[in-house]
Amino acid sequence: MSRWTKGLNPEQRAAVEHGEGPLLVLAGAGSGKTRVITHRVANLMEAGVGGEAILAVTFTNKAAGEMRERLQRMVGPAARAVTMSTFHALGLSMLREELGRGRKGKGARFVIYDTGDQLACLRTLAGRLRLRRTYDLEAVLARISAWKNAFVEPGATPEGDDDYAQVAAIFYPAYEEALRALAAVDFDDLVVRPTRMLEREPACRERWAGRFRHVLVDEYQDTNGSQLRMLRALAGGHRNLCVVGDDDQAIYGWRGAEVRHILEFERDFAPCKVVALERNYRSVARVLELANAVIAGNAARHPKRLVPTREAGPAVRLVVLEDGDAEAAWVAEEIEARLRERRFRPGQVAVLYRSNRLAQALETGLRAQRVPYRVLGGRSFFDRKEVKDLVAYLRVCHSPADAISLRRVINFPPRGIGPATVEKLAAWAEAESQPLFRAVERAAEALGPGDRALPALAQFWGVIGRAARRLREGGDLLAGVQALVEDIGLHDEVLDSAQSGAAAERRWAGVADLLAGVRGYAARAERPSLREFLSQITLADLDKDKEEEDRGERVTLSTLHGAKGLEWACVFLVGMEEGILPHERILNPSVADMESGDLSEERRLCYVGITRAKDELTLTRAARRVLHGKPRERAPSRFVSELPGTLLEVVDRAAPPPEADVREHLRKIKAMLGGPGSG
DNA sequence: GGCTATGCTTTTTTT
DNA sequence: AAGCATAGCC
Repeated sequence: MSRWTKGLNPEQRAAVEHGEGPLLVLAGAGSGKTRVITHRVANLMEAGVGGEAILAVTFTNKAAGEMRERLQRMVGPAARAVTMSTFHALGLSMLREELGRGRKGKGARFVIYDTGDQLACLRTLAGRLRLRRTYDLEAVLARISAWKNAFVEPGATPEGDDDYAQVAAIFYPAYEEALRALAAVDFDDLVVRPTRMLEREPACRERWAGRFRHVLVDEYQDTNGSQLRMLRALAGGHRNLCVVGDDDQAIYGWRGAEVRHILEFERDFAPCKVVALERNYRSVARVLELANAVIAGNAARHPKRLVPTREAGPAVRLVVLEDGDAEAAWVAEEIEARLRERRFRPGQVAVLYRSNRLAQALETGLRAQRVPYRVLGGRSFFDRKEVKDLVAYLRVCHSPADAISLRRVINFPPRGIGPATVEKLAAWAEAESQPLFRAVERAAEALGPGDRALPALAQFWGVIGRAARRLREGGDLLAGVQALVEDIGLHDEVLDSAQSGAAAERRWAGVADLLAGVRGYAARAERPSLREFLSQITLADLDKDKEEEDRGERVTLSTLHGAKGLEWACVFLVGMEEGILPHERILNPSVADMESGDLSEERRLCYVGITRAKDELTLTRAARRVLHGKPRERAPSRFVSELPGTLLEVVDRAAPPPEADVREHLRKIKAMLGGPGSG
């Protein structure tokens, strides 16, 4: 028995000790999944497999980081040689390296478009295709993404689908062409394009498949079609592919993940060793009972139960509060009491919710109780306008061909270059078959020598030129960015454009955070470059540095998606209502939605939330909640109302609804006291 | 042609 | 509550 199999149960040990060939680990929640992966890697290394020959793929940077840390604790610095990465980050390095092989590595100069950039791109295309404003571009984008991940070429989209698919079929070729012209790749490209190269170019396949002698995949139930093909291309030769997952925790169907990948792995990679981990080491028995009961409501699944190894624990509570604010306030008070009584440290507590919008009220409640917290995930940071604007400047400096970013900043801060001028520039560029930035460069030619916008354009292009020079390889990245911020007068712009002092402060904090991110990156990176920084901020969390700092000192707020793979001693699962969990959009799918709602995925989401709790679990719901502006009576989530009463201890703290005239009276009093929210 | 204010809508989850 | 589109104003 090797040192890495001591203390494991027989199934875990079998998975860790398995040698060559396909391995499927069906790992129930809390069954020691990450442990199996890290121990397996350590065991392989002890058996003489070099760290550089091992690839471990996860879905989030958080998971990758956590895994690396655990491995480091086990094998020390040798862990650094192991590639631990997300599919997207792996695809990015493959793309950079492969495209960099071309003459002078020119092809490797590209930017990564996130969803917002993709939509901006579609919006400009809509104008050009004369399809303006008629279509839900997000729905179009969803179709295009699905096609890309299924390797459907732009000209070969299936006919006879719904209206949205027909519109998307028009957009798709134009979109792909646009990305090429913009020197941009989207998230899907990061997996699809390297996979295509692996499949088509034997030399490329040799380089990468030969490099990784063992491939391990976490959360396999969340792989989509292109990711599976990438794995096939990488591990199809030696077949040393170990996948770990749980069909009950498949929660990414909406972005193309297919549960059947894990259900069919045995057949896909036969002959294949299968190990099932059902013993749960995480949660007290009462939590597991609830989890088992909730997930049993799903028909299509590997029937299995989590087997408890711990004591019964306290009863799981379902607490009913009056409204959303009362719910948040009550949760915050409960948490504060637990911290005060030293029953938990902040880092052991989490509040989980279905959608990000529930976070605001909770933040308010926790602030009121002076409970330190962090909000996990939520792309919110990069969605902040001032951050996006600054990043767009940096992108234009790095790659002037990025016309989406160029359009974003050409008149920011406002300098008198309006839509009409931009369209003239675009028309000239189109006619001359030149990128948009050439039109800016040669504005006199594009607009005519007397145009009013010429000075502004010259000034703008001067700013970009200066910044680009400062930000070139080898320069001081932080100083360069600071000088750019200075040059565009971002500080004044943020101050002037904000409605209030507080808003200005918040906005400037966004810029400051980005600068801190640059500083952190420059300190961390071996060879800091603008290109690498831009890639990282699109793919990863900038808050990483901040998180490391105070690990364990803060209560976590997270969506259910963001919470997967994590655990806390004390968990609050809020918003247990029809319309929130399960989500409205699943119950009443709109025409733009690709497939009719998948209720089973919502149930799995609920299951994921429940199984995050180790010692104590509380579910809450509000009897009324303000949604779409108006307060509405809320029905309890079917996931709890259909359960036998023995599994939950129901606590009703909601007052009966006030009569309409009383409510009106209250509203008037509140208005007199200075409006709602002033309390 | 460009900017600003007002009125209007709008809400899933993430790489 | 915030973001977006439209309309009106400079």
